[in-house]
Amino acid sequence: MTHLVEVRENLQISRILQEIGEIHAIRGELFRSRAYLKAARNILTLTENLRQMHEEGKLQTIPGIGRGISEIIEEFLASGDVKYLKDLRASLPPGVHELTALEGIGPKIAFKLSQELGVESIEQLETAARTGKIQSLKGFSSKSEENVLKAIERHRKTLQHRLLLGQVLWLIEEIRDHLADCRYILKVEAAGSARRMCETVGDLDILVASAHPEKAIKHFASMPQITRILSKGTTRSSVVFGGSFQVDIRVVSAESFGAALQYFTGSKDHNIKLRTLAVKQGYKLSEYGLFRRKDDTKAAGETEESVYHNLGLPYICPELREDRGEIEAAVAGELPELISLEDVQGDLHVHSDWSDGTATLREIAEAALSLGLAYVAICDHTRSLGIARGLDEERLKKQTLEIDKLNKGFEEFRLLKGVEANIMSDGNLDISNHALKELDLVVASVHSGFKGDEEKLTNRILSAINHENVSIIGHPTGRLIQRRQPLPIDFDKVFSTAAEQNVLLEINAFPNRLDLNDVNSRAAQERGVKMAIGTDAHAVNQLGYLDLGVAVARRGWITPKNVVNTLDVAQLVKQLHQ
DNA sequence: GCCGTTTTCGGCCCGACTGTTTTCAGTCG
Repeated sequence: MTHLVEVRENLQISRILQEIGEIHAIRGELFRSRAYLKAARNILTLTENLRQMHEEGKLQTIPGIGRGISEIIEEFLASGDVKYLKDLRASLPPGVHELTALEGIGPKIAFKLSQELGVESIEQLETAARTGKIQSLKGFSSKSEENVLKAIERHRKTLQHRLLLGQVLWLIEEIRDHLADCRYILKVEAAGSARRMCETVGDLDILVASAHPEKAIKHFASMPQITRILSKGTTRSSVVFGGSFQVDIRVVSAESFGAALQYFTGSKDHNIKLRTLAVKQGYKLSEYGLFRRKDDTKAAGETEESVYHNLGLPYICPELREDRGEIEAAVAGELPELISLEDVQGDLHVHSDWSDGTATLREIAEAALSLGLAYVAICDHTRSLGIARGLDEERLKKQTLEIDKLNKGFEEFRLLKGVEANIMSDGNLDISNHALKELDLVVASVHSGFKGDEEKLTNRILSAINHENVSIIGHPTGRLIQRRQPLPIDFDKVFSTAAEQNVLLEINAFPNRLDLNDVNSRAAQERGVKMAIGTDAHAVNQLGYLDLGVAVARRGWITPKNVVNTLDVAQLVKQLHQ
């Protein structure tokens, strides 16, 4: 059994539990449904594989997995099939499950459409709506028909239109700039998955404090980038930017801003757990505030801090709010001290115009200085990446001389001499050891040959880790968000070898990489692996991606001491040559 | 179906919006 198959098994099992949960929701078994959906989500964030955990008898140590669900997992692992799911599927009329994927269509309506119109798929529903069959049903109108068609249209679009976090952060800045001009708006914060710094964002929630909600909404809706207004009420509005990306704005009073921000930031699972905790303490928590149940008086709400503190908790930062143990850690006073952008002294992966970057070495240094960085590692591609004008030994030597010369002109800044060497399919690097020995650091990355099996790909990474001159493994899984799946590598072996060899794993901060991701970097830290953040910038304005790398690290519970970018240049060079 | 410093049984977050509801059910986040 290869690791690749096992990783796929985790995904398959998660999907099975997801489907069981969705069917239970349709059947009205809401609590049971939630239990399955939660187990499905938790499995998605595992770095261990379920088959191995099953063999070690550890399935029920996963939160949300008890006797019933572990039996389903075991059945799947043994037979590749789950009879319970088959029976559940058969218990629903065909198409009902599919229809509930549409916005505004839940179980009740899906059943009705299925029973009375015989609709068995989204396509058939579209036909029924277009031919006026839906409005003939009792309780439906032409308005319902329009809404169904809109929901179908949006369903087809949203399958592809999640934006990368980096793109969303720029959009938030544009919106902030625009809202800053409105004197009725007191505060603006992006909430939702964008505030939690999730790697992609499906729609953006903007929260505004104002005593004049209608004026605030009117001002927002006047943004020229808005291509469609979906709804515009007195305290909220939904609009579309650039033809496909939905932004919701909500206006609340300044007194409730903190509670509303807490609520709209989520995640859903975090909020449910927090509200349950509130109930146990005799409170009721909603987007309006924290209220004492006995007399309905308000205990907190103006700030998020006040909400957490009144529940006896330290402030939990948005990046941690995924119900991955943060509330339990907060209760125990064991929240990690997270790395922040201020801790980061330099960027450990930047390309110049010596390969496929656009900026000169001097331009990079000047841009980094203006960002307050103390060092930047120049890591251009090596020769096998012909398309990127990769360096050979001779040009690399020339580049290092140039860097030495430039460094003499800086007092509190240094360009580090590095390279991003290519890990070839046999695990060797495409540049000689004697050239690498002269450098401050060597990033080694896979750029081709993604198709191999797990054993071969893992061995490729392992031989790079074991290479005498390699300091950092660049974008370790090679994934491109929404474009290319991660390499099927055996993290267990990669983590233990990296820790043993003192080789760093990169948190690549380029917006469509974010690799290692949050879950993997957390697992790496637990295994004693240290990490390096690199923007992989190919232009000076991309040095700003450092904040995305920090965001991944924070979501991964990473502390400053496990990221070498927090070291000053002298400590860093020493660490790299250990 | 899961889970436990109220509980191994009996809970499981909370409120807004939408439509055609004339006092509320369904859906959503």
